Amino acid sequence: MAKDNTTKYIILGLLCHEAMTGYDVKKQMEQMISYVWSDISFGQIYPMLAKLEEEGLATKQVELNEDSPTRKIYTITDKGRAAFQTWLKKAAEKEVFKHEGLLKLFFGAQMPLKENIKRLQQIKDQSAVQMATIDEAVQSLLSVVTKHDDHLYYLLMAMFGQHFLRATLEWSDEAIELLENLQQKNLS
Amino acid sequence: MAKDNTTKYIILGLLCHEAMTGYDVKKQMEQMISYVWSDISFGQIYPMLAKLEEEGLATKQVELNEDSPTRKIYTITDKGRAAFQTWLKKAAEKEVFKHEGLLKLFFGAQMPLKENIKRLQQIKDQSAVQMATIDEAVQSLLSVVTKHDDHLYYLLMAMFGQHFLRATLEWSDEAIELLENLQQKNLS
DNA sequence: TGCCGCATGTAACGCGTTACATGATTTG
DNA sequence: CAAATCATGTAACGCGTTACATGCGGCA
Repeated sequence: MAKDNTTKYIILGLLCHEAMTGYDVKKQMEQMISYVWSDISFGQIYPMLAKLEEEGLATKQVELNEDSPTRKIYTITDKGRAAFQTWLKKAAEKEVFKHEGLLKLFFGAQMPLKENIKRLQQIKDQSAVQMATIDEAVQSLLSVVTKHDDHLYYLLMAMFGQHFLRATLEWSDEAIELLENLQQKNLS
Repeated sequence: MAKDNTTKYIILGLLCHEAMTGYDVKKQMEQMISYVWSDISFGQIYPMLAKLEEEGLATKQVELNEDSPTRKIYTITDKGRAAFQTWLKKAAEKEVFKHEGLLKLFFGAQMPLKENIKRLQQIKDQSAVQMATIDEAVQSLLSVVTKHDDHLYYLLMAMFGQHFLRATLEWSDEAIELLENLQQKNLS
């Protein structure tokens, strides 16, 4: 297995579409990829861009501006595209899921029932907020996709986000009900 | 926020329930916690147990066996319980989701449609297999929970897994349909 | 005036995996 | 006979975050 270095391929993948700065990479990730791959930080992005240049997978153009900050725009090379393609064709392996809220709930036997219900409510509320945002994104993407489908896969990711959040909402409802029934029993 | 060291608290949380070895910790995690927190490796567990002892959060008993391997059983101390409680009460923050299969699909515009459908099919099949396992777990837990509810929160985690897998299955169906329609259009 | 967005980066640290090393017993 | 399970650990490495450091322009 060894080094996959997913960060590297995410950046290359974004650069395939258009040349951009490290700052842009971050924004694009947050907007489109965060549904299926948690954000990466600047502390990863900037060193990786430098490394890509070093390895000949991307080239850098420095744009000096008087008013706005200097932008360093990275463009993917043929070698970079080839490396990305190689990665893309390989079978996927890595899958990580870590949810601290749910984890704490797992240890719920050591907390008052009331606290667990509160925690579930928080998870539910948070998911509802995220859902609203994602619904908007999906709506606007749907109208765009019918015209030209370059955003199709972006739409697919947002749809995954929707399904995931819906699942979380439904589960938290069930869980809250279950715990509330238990609370009734304990009181009686 | 600095050091949360979730691994530490997962181990302490398990030790709260009963004394166990590093090997046991791993098994318990795989069985019950992996739905909401990806597995941690022995390379994390053993050094952490040593650290817990050093910090006075757990004590170690060495069990020498003639036939079976030596077991080092760790028992949580009062100090350990206190540390765990402090962590448990705090609000949750960390949330990580990384799915390489979905990520590669995001870059699907750079792959033949057929390959993307195949990848989706793989995700779907894999989820179906996992679903079967989880369904069994939920069934057996349901029968146990009605008698005594120490496994209630374990059941809740498994139920979360069910919801998540169901969402993935539904999404992949939709996505496959969407891509297959596109394929028809391209051919005509 | 203070915060947000744009824009770049580094250094220290902590988190986590993988590979290595060992060896008995049980199950297919 | 081979593989899995039980059982322990270490060392090297890579992944990733956080805090720090800098600075302008626009908006409330």
